[in-house]
Amino acid sequence: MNLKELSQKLGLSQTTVSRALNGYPEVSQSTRRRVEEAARTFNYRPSTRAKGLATGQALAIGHVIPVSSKHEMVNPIFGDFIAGAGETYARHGYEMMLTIVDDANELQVYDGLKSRRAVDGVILHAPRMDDMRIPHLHKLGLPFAVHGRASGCQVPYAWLDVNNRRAFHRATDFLIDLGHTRIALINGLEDMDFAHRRRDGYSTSLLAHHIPIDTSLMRSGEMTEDFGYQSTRDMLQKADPPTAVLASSLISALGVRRAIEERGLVMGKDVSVITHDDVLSYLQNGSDVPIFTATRSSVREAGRRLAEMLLISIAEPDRPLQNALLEAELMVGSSTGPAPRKD
Amino acid sequence: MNLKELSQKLGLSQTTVSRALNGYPEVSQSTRRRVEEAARTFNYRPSTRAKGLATGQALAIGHVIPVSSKHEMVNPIFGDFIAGAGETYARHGYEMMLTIVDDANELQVYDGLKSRRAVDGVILHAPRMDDMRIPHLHKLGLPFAVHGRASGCQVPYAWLDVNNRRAFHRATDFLIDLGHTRIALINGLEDMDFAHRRRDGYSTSLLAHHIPIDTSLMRSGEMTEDFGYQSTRDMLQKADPPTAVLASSLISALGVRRAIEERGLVMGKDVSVITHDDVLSYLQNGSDVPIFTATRSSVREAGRRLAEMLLISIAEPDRPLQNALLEAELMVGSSTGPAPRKD
DNA sequence: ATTCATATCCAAAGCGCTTTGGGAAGATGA
DNA sequence: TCATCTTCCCAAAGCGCTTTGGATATGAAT
Repeated sequence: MNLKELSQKLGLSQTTVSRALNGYPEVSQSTRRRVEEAARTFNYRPSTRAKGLATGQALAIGHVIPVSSKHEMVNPIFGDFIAGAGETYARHGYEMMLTIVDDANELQVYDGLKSRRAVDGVILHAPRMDDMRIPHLHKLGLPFAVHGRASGCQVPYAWLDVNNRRAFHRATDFLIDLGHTRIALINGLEDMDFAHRRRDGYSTSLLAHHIPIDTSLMRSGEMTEDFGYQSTRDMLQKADPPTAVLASSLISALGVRRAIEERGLVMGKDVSVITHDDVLSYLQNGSDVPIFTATRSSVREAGRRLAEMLLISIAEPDRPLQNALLEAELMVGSSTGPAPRKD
Repeated sequence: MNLKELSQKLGLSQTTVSRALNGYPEVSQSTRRRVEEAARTFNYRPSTRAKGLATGQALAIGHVIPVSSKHEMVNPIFGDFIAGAGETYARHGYEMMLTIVDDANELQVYDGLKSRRAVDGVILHAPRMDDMRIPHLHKLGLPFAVHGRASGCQVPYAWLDVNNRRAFHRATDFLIDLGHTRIALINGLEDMDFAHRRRDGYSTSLLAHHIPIDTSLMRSGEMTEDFGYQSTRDMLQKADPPTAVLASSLISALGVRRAIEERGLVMGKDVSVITHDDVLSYLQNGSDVPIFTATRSSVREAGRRLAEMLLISIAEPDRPLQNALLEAELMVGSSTGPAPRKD
């Protein structure tokens, strides 16, 4: 069923039917109702492609998911972020177009999306420091919004980020207040912008409390369970092991816990753990009482809001670029406690 | 840059340029090269929408991701599956269109995709038993392929599935051979088809070895870490606790391990654990030696292959529907060992 | 020299929609 | 009663591509 057939069935012109369905005023109430009714019974929906061609819009937003060529790794927060963004798109009649790409040729993908006019804008995931993608998209003239930020990036851009620095600053403060001085940081990959900010928050807190920074207590890598486990195991074997661990993701925190317990230690007593928690749907931090003390910020909510921001900037291109800094809440669970006595 | 402009620049008709770029024979080698060259320098790529409108194809595949309305849960295997499917699409010049939807109104989404002519076909995720979506899509006439199967479904359909029944049958056999008789099953949600098949494999093995089936050793729910933990903790508190646990996902297996260790028991000695492992990129089962003994089947590979199958059935509609049954490999890790003596 | 394939190219129609620029009633006011 | 607005509708152009149905030239075959 297409517009032509529908309008013939109604004995109206395509113009009128189109206008009736799109809420234009040049149609009487009675015919509008008649058209809407017919559209429903014949299950008519305008072809997205034809509509897009006629209006010059794609009514679609692109998400380009980089898969690290080294590790073949898909970011686990991705599913929940997408779920949030998808809600927003559905509400506004947009489609979501996904591209999976080896991070080596991500830039070409953007060129392709632009030149094929496949999307009205894109969401940028997992920004690195000085991310080249941002100036590239800027130059391309394709509207975009970034989930996170890229330090050192000169051009302006719309973004939404968690206040990673403050979150990790507070978490470190919290551990120091509990008497910990040997605090390990198990971070994400070094070139990710968020990892850099988290480390910054951590170091700043240590320095403010005159605690020397020990680089042997800092690790960074892909945030897998095994990475958390290996890193913690190594550090616990040291002569002067950490009494607290700050982890960048719940998944690696699970590995941290494993290493602690394997050594016969008790988490929250012998070793305290704080993790960042993205509130992923399949990885809840305990059911009622949180297991891990955590800095918490929902990535799904981030998806909802960032998508909203992008749609606004597409609808009103002259509006100044928006950004949002979400504060993570510090939820105290049972994985933290006072630093053990040194005897 | 569009076709019209490009052909003017070349002093050729749109027809010729289009044909040159699409590999039709009615173009001389020399002009074809000239056209290709120009297309490259002017960065011309045909508009997907216009092309789709002209050819009647969408050049896009839909993935409808149901989000359980109760649990707001996004299936964690989804990211890796998509990554696999995306590779295939990229190779064939297709786009991937994602829709996130509350599982209550999933059927309408398919109607919408069809009537808006937004996709050429869809991939069906997470089939339930007697899944209504399959006859619905069949009636709609929208090509589709199912990741998994739906027992009791009458209409024919293309699918790719892991041999869940055999995998869990073998895993149970393996445990029984080690001397275990009290074997728990921590399964996925009851109405998921795969959960049913896994339970079937498990029960069949027990029965074949004349081991009575104890329903108090069987749990099913969303496969979270916490679910694995809670279930195992409960069962270990029983008078006659299990000496082995079969888990449906690596995530819940992590919870199983936590419950075991919390009780001061040793996994692989006091309690054996086997899990199914979807080989998710962010949840590797150990780095060199697998931690968990596992039935293993890559969900990313499944994505690649199922996408391939769908594209074929779209390209050749008359071909009989394909299906593929992947065998999971049983990888022995350190989480299994002989059943402890009863003294 | 004439005929007929063959190799190259082109004009124009059509895909399903939106939107511009009217046009024909009916309502309104003088 | 007549001119003037509104109100409501329509024909046709255009979005950027593919594809049909020729047209023209070239060379081989007669």
